[in-house]
Amino acid sequence: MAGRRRISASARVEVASDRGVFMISVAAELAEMHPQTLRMYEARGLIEPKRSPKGTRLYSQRDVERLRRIQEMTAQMGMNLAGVERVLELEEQLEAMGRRVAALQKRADELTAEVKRLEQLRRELRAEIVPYTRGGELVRRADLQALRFVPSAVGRGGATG
Amino acid sequence: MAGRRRISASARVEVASDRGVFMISVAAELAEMHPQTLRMYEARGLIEPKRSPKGTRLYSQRDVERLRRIQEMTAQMGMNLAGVERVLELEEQLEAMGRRVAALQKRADELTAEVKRLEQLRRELRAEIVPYTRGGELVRRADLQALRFVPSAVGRGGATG
DNA sequence: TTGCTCCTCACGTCACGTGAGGTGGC
DNA sequence: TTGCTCCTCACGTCACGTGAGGTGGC
Repeated sequence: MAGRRRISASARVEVASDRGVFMISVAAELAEMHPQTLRMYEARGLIEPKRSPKGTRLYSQRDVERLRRIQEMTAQMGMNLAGVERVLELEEQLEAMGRRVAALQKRADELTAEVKRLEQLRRELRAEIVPYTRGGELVRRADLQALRFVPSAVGRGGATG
Repeated sequence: MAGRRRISASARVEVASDRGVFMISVAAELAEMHPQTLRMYEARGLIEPKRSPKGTRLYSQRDVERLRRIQEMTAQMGMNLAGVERVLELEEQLEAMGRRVAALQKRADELTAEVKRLEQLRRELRAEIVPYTRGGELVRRADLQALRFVPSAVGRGGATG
């Protein structure tokens, strides 16, 4: 949305989504429900609005969204409240699982990249020691020590480091 | 279970879990439901038993299990059929997600092991080339080729491969 | 005073389960 | 014939939504 801070006809107030701000008549209208229905849902534990010091129910943005979801399940899908309760539970579990899948996927991707990097490093190292293996035999550490390699000998054969 | 093939009082018949074997009266008894209720569930699309050539419903093991799950949701949890339908859907999704999490977890474990293996290999390779770097300078590929290494020279210095 | 809030009680509606009633084939 | 199957129709119950009725504070 544009102009969140602009003073104009469309200026908006920023409110934390879990702060109780709507009294029951407003929340009911926003959720397209009867106020009495909201009281009933609360009695059944489906929703828990905050209360003002005087005891008036105060519904948050999040509460209203939940109410709309419940409204959808009851009015359009024809579910009863026992079902709504269970479905909300399962949907939460699904969301949590989704987050876990995303995290695992990310970790797998990172590990795959690391494997590729290490394999590339290894190829490069192997390229370095190719001349020794090409002669037909591997030269072991003990043999190399036994050689007592003299730097001046290199110069005789060709280029020097 | 013991003695699956033994001929005894507890001998059992092996049946594919999705093969229709129970007529409605038996399925209803197994699921603790009224036969008419089973017909109703079928009309609503909650369950689809096979049919015999004569048109008699034949419920599978899996069908009966599903019926028991439905029975649990309606009788004990008080859900209506719209809710049951949705919950069964969500539970299937959750199971699929669970399998996916398990697969990803396995892959991540395998990749972790591979990374460890490659890192170990690298450490070993590095140990191999220590004698050369110890001398104070690295020997480059071009220099090694220039050496024109003679195998017999190794024997003179010490152990031979 | 008006219009909101709070609450409890009660009624109408609708979904669901089950029984009745009538048919047909081992 | 008995007991199952198939089907449709109808009724009882119960959950849910909503309205009524009475209270209290801006």
